[in-house]
Amino acid sequence: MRTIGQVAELSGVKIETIRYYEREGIVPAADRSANGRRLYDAAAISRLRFIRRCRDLGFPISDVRTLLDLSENASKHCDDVRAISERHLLDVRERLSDLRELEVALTELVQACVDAQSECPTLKRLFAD
Amino acid sequence: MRTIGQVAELSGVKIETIRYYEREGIVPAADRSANGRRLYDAAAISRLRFIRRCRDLGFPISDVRTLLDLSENASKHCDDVRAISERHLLDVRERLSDLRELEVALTELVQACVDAQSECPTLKRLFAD
DNA sequence: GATGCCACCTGTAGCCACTACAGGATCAAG
DNA sequence: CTTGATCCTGTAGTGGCTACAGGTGGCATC
Repeated sequence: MRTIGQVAELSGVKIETIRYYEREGIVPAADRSANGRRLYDAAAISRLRFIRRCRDLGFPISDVRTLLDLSENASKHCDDVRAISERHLLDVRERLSDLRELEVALTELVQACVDAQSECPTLKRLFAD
Repeated sequence: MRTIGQVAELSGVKIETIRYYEREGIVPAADRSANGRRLYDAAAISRLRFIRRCRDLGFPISDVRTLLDLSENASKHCDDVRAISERHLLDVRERLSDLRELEVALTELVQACVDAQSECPTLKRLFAD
């Protein structure tokens, strides 16, 4: 059994975040030592690492909850997992395309400024009717 | 002079958001009619439209404040505007590259699930040591 | 035994940029 | 005169943490 500090190290989830996950019921409450400190077993550490990976992949916490539920389940409904991942992937692709448009617009704006002779074209354009 | 509802329509900034901007001092307090309702002139509408465009381009409010200050200034420091835009553009490109990596990882994950025969490979992978 | 330091504890507030009420006042049209 | 749209203020909620205040417990050192 590990302390919260060790678990933070091992899972890559910060101490405060681990306590936050417990408070929010995203992970079950940890066991406690005689003096009230949290203690974690291997399964708890795996769970936190799983959450960190999901978060790194941009899954919202609500999805993480569902994925954790599915993973508890013996049958591990692969279809459900895939559906969640696919929906998230679509979301990521949408954000990508938004961001690409943004990049084009900003690049253009900055370029206009570089070429500027007189009044700042960026401000001018942003203020246009 | 227009009412807040008309201005929301014209500028594309929602009524609540306009009030929020005023509360936060992002825009100056609007004039008021005899019965206490906000009234806006053309300049106020331009300012709100400017803010909306900046926000659409992903500039944080702190940048918008600075850009508004610069635009008030007669000399309209083009260099400063460009510097802010360039920094923001770098930020956008960084997010783009993060998101692209994410897309690759997610696509791979989902594909593994499609090809799966037995245990859900997505869950398996996310739970791996 | 005192001191210092570290890791841990709880509880609360702050972050960003809104958004969503609740509860009330006033306006314009029929 | 009534209806419904629009406006007002003030406060709380969103997501997902992060930071801080103020305290406890345990161990090593002097």
